[in-house]
Amino acid sequence: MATTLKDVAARAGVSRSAVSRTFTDGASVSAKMRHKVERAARELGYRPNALASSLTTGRTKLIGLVSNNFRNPIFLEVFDRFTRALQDCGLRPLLVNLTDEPDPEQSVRMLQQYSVDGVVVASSTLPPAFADAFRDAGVPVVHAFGRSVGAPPVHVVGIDNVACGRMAAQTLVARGYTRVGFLGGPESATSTQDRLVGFLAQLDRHAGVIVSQSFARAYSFDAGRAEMLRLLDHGPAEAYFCGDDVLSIGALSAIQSRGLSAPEDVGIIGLNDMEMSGWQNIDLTTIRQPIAQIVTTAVDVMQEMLAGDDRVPVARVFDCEIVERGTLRALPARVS
Amino acid sequence: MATTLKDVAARAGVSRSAVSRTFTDGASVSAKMRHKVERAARELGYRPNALASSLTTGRTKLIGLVSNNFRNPIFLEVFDRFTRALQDCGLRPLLVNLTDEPDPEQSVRMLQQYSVDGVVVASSTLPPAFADAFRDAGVPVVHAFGRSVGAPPVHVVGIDNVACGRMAAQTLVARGYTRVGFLGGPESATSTQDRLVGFLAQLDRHAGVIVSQSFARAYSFDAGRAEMLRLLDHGPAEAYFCGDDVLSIGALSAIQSRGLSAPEDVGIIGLNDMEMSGWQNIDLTTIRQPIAQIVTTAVDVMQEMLAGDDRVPVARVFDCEIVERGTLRALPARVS
DNA sequence: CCCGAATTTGCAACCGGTTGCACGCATCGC
DNA sequence: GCGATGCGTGCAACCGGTTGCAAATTCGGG
Repeated sequence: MATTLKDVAARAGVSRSAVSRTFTDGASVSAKMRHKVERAARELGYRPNALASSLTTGRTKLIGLVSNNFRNPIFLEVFDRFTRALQDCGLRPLLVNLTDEPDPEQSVRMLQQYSVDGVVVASSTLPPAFADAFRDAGVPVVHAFGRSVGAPPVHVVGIDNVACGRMAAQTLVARGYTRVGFLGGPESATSTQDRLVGFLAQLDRHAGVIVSQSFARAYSFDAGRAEMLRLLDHGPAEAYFCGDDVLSIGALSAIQSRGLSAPEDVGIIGLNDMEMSGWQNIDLTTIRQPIAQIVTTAVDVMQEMLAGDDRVPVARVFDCEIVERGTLRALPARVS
Repeated sequence: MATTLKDVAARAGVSRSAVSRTFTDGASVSAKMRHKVERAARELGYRPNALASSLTTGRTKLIGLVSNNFRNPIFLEVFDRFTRALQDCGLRPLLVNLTDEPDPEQSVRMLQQYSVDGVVVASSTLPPAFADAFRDAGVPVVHAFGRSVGAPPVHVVGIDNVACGRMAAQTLVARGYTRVGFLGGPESATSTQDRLVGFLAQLDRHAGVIVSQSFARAYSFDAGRAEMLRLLDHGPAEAYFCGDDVLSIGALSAIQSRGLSAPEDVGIIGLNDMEMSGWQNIDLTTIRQPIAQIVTTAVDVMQEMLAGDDRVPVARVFDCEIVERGTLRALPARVS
């Protein structure tokens, strides 16, 4: 059995409160007392039980890290960054995998049982109902990669997907494509919807451009490949804006296996700029999403909320940028 | 503030113990009492506080999921499977990112503070000292992807890396390669060491084969690419057994960027068979590691340990198999 | 050296549950 | 009708800490 506060108190010949106080900063303890206690604690290898103290303090420093995206390689980076950022400020991520979990209540219940101090939702495909359910349960929530509308129901940190859609459209138009397509992720994802809106809105300004749209059933290689194979059989567009990089890579695979190539036969632009998009054998032109900034900001926001700062939820939006690689034709030379 | 046991007891007009008992199975409660309590609990939206009960029961159902591998895409699948398997048996993964954490004591302390019921170490590169430290602290440990020796210090679930090395060697020899190389992961990783041992041992039986070895500084695309670029400048072998798939893909990228190709100029065989190794634009010949089996077995072992079954640690070893794709030359036609 | 203020310390109650024990009550056999 | 049996329930102590309060100690100033 682990040594407890009582053991240390007995050994040091002081009261339990004295021991408790030496381990909670901000409490008044004399130097002599502190030394006695620390020595006893050291000798016994005492570690305060964080869970027991949470009972009275009401803080566990446990943060639910909730996602349904365990297929998209970009999320390994997301988890890496989140776990480290949380650890760096003394918080502990309780990982919750919501794949195949349709019921928000279920997870709210679970996280409440463990009295998490807050919840970080990391997903662009999880229905907003989940984040809302956590908020309704009175738990501080930050939704990373969520929909950034004017007055969001919970704090959101992410990108402006509508703007990304516009950026993609603009990029394609600038390269002279006149028959373009939107190959989105799941139609139910807010990210998909917003990107499509932006994409169409921007193209609306260019009369001559013909646009089509379709959706993959998931953000995955297989889904992207399957959808692109289908498109290739039915008179494909000249270039596609794909929902994300992994979808794009699936699409590229489909293109290659039909004996075609990008950008010669079909152009592709993705979104995310995951590490492997830069790999030589992929070399995907894409829109870079500033993952690192989003994660650190999300953790900052969470810390502020934990500090009791409960202002009205706000969307923090970061800019994306085009990463030019080899799957779109070059910009036409500028005629001065 | 959340509703507590006391609130429910008051509402139902019964004692606190009665409420507690209706929520712990195996306790004797009359049907009438149970109904009264359940109704009150429902009306108040009561959820027992798992952390408070852990104080007396000594079980938190929290499992430390410890890894230092947040760069290798295969680990996203590992985390996906682990989180789901743990969730399915009522356990909660507390994710610990050990990247850049050299001190086992540090993490032991942290996990002890949260009184985790057990620890799953998921890594083939983490020094065994970590798993040992958890065991020494009296915490049940399972090391997934660890070194499978005869009498391991902790329960291990994984593959026989020596056998994999032999399998790789055999595969290369059978295809007629006579100058082969080992392009390992970090030399300090037990997996690297064991694979090399098996690789060399098997090649020892084939007199004519010349073998070289080198190591990448990490299991990463960049490290694989850098190391292969170096090798290509110094008279490369005909084929390489790479430490893992992501390293292999880096190596393939290096080969391509030198204007060469696999398997024509250099053969590559990897290890893991991660999803993207099967993607058309990669098409890597590799050795498949049965991730799903390893994970479910690791969780089973953990459950047994939690049930109090503390037999002597044993290594559970699963077989690997060759996945033939396009980065090794074909087997010579069999002359009958 | 004495008094009041400031600082330390211990007591005891509490956080939200669990559980050993004893008591009350209904049931059973005779 | 009686005692033996057993189930269901509440009391109270406990898990490992924290914290308000008051007593005890230290300190400074006159």
